[in-house]
Amino acid sequence: MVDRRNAGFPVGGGARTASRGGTRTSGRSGGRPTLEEVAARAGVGRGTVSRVINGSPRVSEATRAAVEAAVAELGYVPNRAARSLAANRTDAIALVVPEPEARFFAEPYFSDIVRGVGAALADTDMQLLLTFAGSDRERRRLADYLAAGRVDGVLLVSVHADDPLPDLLEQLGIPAVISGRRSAADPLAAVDSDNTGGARAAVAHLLARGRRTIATITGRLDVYGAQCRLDGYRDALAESGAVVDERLVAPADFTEEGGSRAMRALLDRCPSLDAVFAASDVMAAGARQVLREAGRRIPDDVALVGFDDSAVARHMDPALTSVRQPIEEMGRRMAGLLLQEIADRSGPERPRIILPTELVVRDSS
Amino acid sequence: MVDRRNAGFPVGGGARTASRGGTRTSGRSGGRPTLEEVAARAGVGRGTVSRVINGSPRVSEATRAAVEAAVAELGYVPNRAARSLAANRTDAIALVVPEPEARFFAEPYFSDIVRGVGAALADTDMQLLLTFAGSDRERRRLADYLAAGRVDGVLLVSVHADDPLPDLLEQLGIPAVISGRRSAADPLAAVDSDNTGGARAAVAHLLARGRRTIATITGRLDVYGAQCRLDGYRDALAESGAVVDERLVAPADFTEEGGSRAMRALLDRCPSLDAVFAASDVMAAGARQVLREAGRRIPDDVALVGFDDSAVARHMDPALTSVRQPIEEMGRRMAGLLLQEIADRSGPERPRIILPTELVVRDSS
DNA sequence: ATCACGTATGGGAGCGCTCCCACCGTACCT
DNA sequence: AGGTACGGTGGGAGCGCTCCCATACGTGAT
Repeated sequence: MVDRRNAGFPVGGGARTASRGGTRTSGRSGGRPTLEEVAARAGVGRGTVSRVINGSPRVSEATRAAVEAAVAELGYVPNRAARSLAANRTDAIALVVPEPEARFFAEPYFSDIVRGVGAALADTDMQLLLTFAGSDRERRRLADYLAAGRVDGVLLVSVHADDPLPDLLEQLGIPAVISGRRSAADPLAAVDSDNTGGARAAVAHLLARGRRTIATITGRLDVYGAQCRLDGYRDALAESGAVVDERLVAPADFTEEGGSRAMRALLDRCPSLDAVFAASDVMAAGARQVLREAGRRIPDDVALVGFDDSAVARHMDPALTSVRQPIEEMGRRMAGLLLQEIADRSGPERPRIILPTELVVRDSS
Repeated sequence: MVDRRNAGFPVGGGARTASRGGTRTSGRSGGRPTLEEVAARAGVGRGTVSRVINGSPRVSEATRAAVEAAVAELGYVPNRAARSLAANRTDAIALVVPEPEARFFAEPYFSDIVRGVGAALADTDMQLLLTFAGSDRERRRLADYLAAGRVDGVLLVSVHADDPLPDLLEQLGIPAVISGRRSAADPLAAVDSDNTGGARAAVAHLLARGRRTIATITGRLDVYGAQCRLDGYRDALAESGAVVDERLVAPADFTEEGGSRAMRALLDRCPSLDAVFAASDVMAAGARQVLREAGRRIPDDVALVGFDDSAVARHMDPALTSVRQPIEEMGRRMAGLLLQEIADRSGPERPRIILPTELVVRDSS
């Protein structure tokens, strides 16, 4: 339903901008060409041009060619505002980041998502709006914004368990796709990576390397993904026949500082641990620092595995073994799902996509 | 077509629910309220409501109050598309980043700019579109995009000397504000930091510390800012009555590697130097490396000062004295200038704002 | 030839706003 | 009193599209 692209039109040459300060009453022919002008040029009606532009099949080949020629000659580009107004849609979707701006820029996760989404939208006429909803004030604005119908759909990432946004979206009937669900039962379409499987693979790897006392540093457990990673850790241990010692589980919050704190607690409670699975690379970095200070060598004394396979992992010394999530792909899939849902807002069918993760083994384990 | 990443900053209004899937032929009252409905409710004409919404002064207090009440009761929010169409504007501006996406997310410079711009736009109805123009393909798209009049104005950052974008903008007559001009003679409104003053302060500081043989490593001199920093270096020396020994000036290119090379040349030509002012932190990092290898202690043997006050500076060992630029403030001012220029595209007046820099003294000097 | 049907096409009727012009009343002049 | 101004107001005329209903023109069946 989104439209097709036309070839670029020369900028330096003919393109004159809409009369800087000219009166609206001033004659035609000044500004950008309109549908009507294309129609006249092609010798057809307005409706037909519209059909061609929007890729309707009910146009004869000859007519289509004539229109396309006229479009190219005139350098016609549809007027977004007019289209939105007439069609009652905005051709824009929002990527909602329920975090303060600072974190958005700090975490590579978001930039990968943006890249993926951007790729999926690249040859679409859809605009991507980035909205931060870190503070209460921002969230209130966002709610108004959504209610005002300023976007055709919403992409939601990194949602906390107590976040009412998904419900609001559902209630407003705005198409939405979520990544990082609050639970397995979220009402929205979702794209996730296989957190459980990734964590299981990481821990299995540690076991295979002969580690016996494997601790874990978890993310905020009100984040579904963090919970899954913890489940994966438990699963792997259970599968190996080991009993999980709860003292080996240290909750943290996905920050480096939190990782350090958790590591200190772990070292305190179980000085004999010989491996740590951190639920994020950033937390692993915090843990590494503490291990260093405690004189533990990595990986000789303690093996360390992270999650995310971010730049942090590659640049750590020693390079960090980590679970890679196909984040860019997730962004792409989210956008695809959303586009589809916008085009056809039919049933209450809520697709769930789970993308596989991959363990990237490096020097730290 | 062009990728438009956008940071949207929604504006508040009363929240009202959207009607999903109502036929356009279906009766009124279903969807969001329109201007007309507000007018009816307030017992005034459409024009008057429009005037109130847009803050026109030619409305009586009583009428304004009545309209505002109606707006609140109905939860009216103007329809963006309709407004754009009628007013022939888009209420969107683009922040053009002539870099690949990756660099955008990597450099704190950009996030600070975005934060500043966002702040300035926060209680405006203006949307911020982020566009990357790293590749040739992207730039061509951008040109089409701009020519198609999809934004009311453009914010341009980090422009290279041979970049034709400013000229294109000027030619298209699109309001634009640039930061990091190509030269003092750029056609556009500009916001810059006081590169000259910052450099002068850095060198004066070195002089005050008793350093006598102060060298400098410059950035690419085809970048206006780099030239300014060199001027500042010269000024400070001249003010102190010293004669600038041209052998103490080593040109580089803003890279770490370039900084190293320049430092080597400097050491070679003037082994007796006791201080170095590098025109960027990154180059200072390169210089530091070479000084280390040459057995010079910092700051005991050679004092080192950088420029940018980036993370590099804070994390260097020893922590680098550097010149801080008020980047967020620059973003804010850029947005302000652009808004102003869009509102009143009158004269060819091109304001230039130069923001003060600040020397942050740390251990390296 | 006549009818029925399907396909391609033209163009009217808006979408919800801004602009602008005509108009009203009142205040202030002569 | 009549004239002139001007602040305040209502509403027509679009902005450039999409929708959808007519219409025109096939085609094959009757």
